Amino acid sequence: MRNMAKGSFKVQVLQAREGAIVASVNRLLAEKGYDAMTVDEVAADVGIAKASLYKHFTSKEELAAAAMIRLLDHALAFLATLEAQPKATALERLKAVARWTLQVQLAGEMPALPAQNSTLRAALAANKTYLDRLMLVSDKLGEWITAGQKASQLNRKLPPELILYTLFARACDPVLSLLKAGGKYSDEQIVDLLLTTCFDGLCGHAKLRLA
Amino acid sequence: MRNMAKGSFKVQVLQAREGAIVASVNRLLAEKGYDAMTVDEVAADVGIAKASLYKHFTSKEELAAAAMIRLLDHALAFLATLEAQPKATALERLKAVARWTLQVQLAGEMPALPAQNSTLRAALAANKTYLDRLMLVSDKLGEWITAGQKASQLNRKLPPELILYTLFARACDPVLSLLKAGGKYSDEQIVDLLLTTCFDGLCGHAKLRLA
DNA sequence: GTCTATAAGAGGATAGAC
DNA sequence: GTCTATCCTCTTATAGAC
Repeated sequence: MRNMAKGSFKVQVLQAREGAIVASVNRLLAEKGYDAMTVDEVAADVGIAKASLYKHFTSKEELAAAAMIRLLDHALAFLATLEAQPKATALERLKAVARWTLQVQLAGEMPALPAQNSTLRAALAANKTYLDRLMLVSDKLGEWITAGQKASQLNRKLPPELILYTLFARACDPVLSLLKAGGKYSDEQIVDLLLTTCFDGLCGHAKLRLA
Repeated sequence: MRNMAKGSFKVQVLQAREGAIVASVNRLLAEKGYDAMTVDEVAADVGIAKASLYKHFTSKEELAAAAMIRLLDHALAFLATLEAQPKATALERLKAVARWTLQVQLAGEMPALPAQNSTLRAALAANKTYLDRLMLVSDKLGEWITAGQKASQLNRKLPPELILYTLFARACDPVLSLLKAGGKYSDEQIVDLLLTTCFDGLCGHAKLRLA
């Protein structure tokens, strides 16, 4: 019956080190993207040898998967806080999720994975922990989406998957970085502008925060 | 006065070969993305030796830039056909542009460049031909955007750059490939759905083509 | 300008001592 | 499990003959 409960001190040290590794990976993925991130950089950033990294994670793909799991866990924690507010409507919750996603991106903490890398996609598709977290997030958002459509807060003619994908896509919206690079708007304004275009469209007569 | 007019037969052959190269690059960029595309593949696809490629284009970055210029030229040609229709409103033209962009993507002909590759960005920023074409497209779209806002066809509260960027972003919309992978909708339905979410938002009460 | 052959280097992954 | 040192593959780019 070894390592009962939370495990020995030694185990906790190891888990803390893994947490530091994943945090570094997350930051580097947000900064440079998956392809430009090298395992050497990760090791240097954490302050350990590359060979030691490979004792914790067996490949670069697994490092990326760990970062994604970390992100999804943070998302799940945020979804839980939203669900704890019984007065909020489905639409308000979905907008809050989109806002959170954009803020993570603005903070430089959104890991960027290439959509076309097939080996990476295969590794993620084979990672049960990742798939599990992804399904938890998708299911919760799916509930709110159908609720929002029933209440006519969301366009009832749109397939729910489309709405789900559109919300997920806010995590890699290139418009955010372009507006940010322009330097004309504050972070809060950028978030409001993108939320407006997402939920009300380019034609919509939404009032933003001004009017 | 050598090479007058369109040049000799020899020059035309060379230009045709360069066209074939750029077409291959465009297809490979659309299929695998910039990082996964190798110069060896391009050479094999065109059917010439890699060293010959480097006689036409001095680097992989220049290959990508040539593909982008080709794309922008196609876009400019399409914009010209739109401008030849005097009855069309600004909004109709912008929707037609967005539709064209999505159709290029669906046809597997949209080159995919990583937003974060700094050396590639530098090469593009130093390419005057590319910048010239990009500015021509941006200026024309900018005209229509401001016209659409004056006519209240577009939300007047949105900064014009935001609208421009949002239209550009349709060229790499991940929602399209997700819907396509789902297999539940025809290409035309996918285009209509994405146009609706883009211009009318997730909340909008647009009728799509059904109602 | 086209080819074959190769340089030059980056980067993922591992061997083996401790 | 951590380290140093190394392997090995892939990829960009070029040399030099024709």
